[in-house]
Amino acid sequence: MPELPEVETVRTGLSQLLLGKLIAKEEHDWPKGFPNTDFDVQSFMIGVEILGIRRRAKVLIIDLSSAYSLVVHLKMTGQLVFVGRDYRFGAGHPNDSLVGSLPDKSTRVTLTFDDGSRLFFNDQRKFGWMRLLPTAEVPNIDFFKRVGPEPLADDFTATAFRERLKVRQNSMIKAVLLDQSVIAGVGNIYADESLWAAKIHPAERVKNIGDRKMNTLFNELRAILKLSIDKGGSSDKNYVNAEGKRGSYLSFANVFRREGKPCFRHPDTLIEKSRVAGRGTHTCPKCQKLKAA
DNA sequence: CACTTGACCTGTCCGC
DNA sequence: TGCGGACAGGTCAAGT
Repeated sequence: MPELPEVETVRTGLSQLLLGKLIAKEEHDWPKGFPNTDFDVQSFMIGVEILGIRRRAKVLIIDLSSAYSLVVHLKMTGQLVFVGRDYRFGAGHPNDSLVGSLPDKSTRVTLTFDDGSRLFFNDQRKFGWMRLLPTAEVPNIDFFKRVGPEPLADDFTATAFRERLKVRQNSMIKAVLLDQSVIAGVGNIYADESLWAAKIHPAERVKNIGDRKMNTLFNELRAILKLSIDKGGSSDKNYVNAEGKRGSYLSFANVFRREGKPCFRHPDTLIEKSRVAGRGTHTCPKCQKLKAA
């Protein structure tokens, strides 16, 4: 699911909706997931204020006034959906969205705030996680210790991008883009989209890609991530923003989920779907050619 | 070391 | 209509 643009969209939404609210009640139905601690979770969550929402890679960090943070990974099907105090139980979600009546059978955690508004953490496939951690320890979780730089950071340059990818000379470029320890936040959608934009075959080995093409890939990846954030991300199946609304990036996508449709560069050539690095992969066979071995 | 596979889960879609 | 299998935006561990 959610890749960098989707998680960033949720972060923006939650920042506008949750700041300053006090948590009045916490409910969960997730024996093997949350809470992750054996101490009294309530004392670090109830009556505390939401201070801020951060994002690192595809992970959201909700900072609380108790000096603890709720750390959330949505994985494939996670959602964080906010509803106001006048939301009626069972009324159905008011927006044109993928969310029905809340809570639903995928709801794992519900936070109720002092003004009666609520935040639902839903996750159909239960791959996602939510953890309550001391804010100071958040950077020390395994995922953050390993994760690579943010591709949209101001100080992340094309040179730095090339240097990081070059460490994996013999790997397929798509596998490297998807590796969170190389670059943070890229998933299947934006890997396919950026490789099409740079005219690189996803199975191309990194060592076969010259500096110029690498620079193009860097620029295209950043432009695509920014465009998607601007469009509120991609809603394929489950993704919705903090208000339960879909994102519209997929209507701008060039290859993702466009198998069998004409390539926008070559109207006589159809987008193909294959499997690269274990993932469904979309390419134009005419503009993304593999170099002969 | 690099890559593949399986696991974690549930739901949907497609072919028979 | 039912059933089996493949597949789905992400990581992680184990196997080759």
